[in-house]
Amino acid sequence: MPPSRPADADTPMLRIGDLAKLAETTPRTIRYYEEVGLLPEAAERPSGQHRLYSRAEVERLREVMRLKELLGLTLEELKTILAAEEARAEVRAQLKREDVPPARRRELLEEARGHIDRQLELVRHRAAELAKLQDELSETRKRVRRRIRELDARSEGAFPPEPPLPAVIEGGS
Amino acid sequence: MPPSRPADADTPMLRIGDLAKLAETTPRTIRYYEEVGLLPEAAERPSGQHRLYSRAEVERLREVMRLKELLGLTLEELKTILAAEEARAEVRAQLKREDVPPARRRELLEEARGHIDRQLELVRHRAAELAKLQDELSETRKRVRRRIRELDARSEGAFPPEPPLPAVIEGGS
DNA sequence: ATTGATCCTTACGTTCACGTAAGCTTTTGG
DNA sequence: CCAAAAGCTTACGTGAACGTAAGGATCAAT
Repeated sequence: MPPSRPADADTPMLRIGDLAKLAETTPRTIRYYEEVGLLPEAAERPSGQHRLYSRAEVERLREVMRLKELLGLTLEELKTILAAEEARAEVRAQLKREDVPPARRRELLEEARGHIDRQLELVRHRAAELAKLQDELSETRKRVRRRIRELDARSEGAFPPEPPLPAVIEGGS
Repeated sequence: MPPSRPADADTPMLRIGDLAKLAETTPRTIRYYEEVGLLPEAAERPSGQHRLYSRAEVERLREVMRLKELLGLTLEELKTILAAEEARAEVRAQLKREDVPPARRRELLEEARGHIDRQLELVRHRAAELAKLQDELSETRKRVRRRIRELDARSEGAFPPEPPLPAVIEGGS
């Protein structure tokens, strides 16, 4: 049976071990992330009680780990990025309500755009560098393959494209 | 004046501090890399004597750090990659000599190709993931910008694209 | 020969990002 | 209701990648 109910919805809540497995990490890591402020302290929990998470937290956590991996950020750096994402979520929430004056509305959107732009810049930069590296490697690869083909051409189908056995072939020289 | 000469060429050799600055790192890091086997022990140095490096070492070191950063590798992982690059350098050296039989020649080239392919795979994978992330961000950015434009359109040129002042505009409601 | 500046080795210290263990409480399946 | 499983807190341990300090040796220029 599901551990508990969110008191209002009907999606079965997850315990820290479940969340860990679904996000491919460990409970310790989750607690640690909470400790350093990367994850919000699971709502309304009288210290000592078990943490409960919603399904959405799985995605959130995976996203956090993805950013960490891909961008090689420290948890501290991640925190600032996530703070920005939090802010964007705030904005989305605010914007859903109808009673926001258009001026304020615009302000919020501009802010969100700022956050995204900064993050995008970071990602673009990194992506570009990686692309460069990839190109360089591809170039080298091409050159090597060309040399292999040239070699094969000179010795007229003496050996197949398989990894050559130590067999000796009556060749040039 | 240059610290010393390589005994045969005339490019002024670098001391560890110079190398560090040129590669934007610290002497400690260089010594550490040497210690763990990432960098070769600077040639023929009676322990106690100063390390001397050639200009080429600058590029090599920068490349090492670039790989570390971009791929987020541990020094241990880097070591295997660098070992492969070493091997490729070996191959290049061997291939320069004329007296290598074509069979052996081909073997060497295939080996090099293998190394490159493995590295390329790694880089490609990473690059793809980053590209995905970038796309997602770009999408979000588009959506936000669209919402801003829509907002601007509705309130007929009431405010410019500058960050809006807290001035109130006679708007909807 | 002397003197700063830089370098050497050795060794202990540090930060990050968790792992691991202990002792206890909460939760859950039966 | 009760035991086993999972979780909680607290705290100490760990590996990677260096930083920093001590005490002495080297090096380039004077």
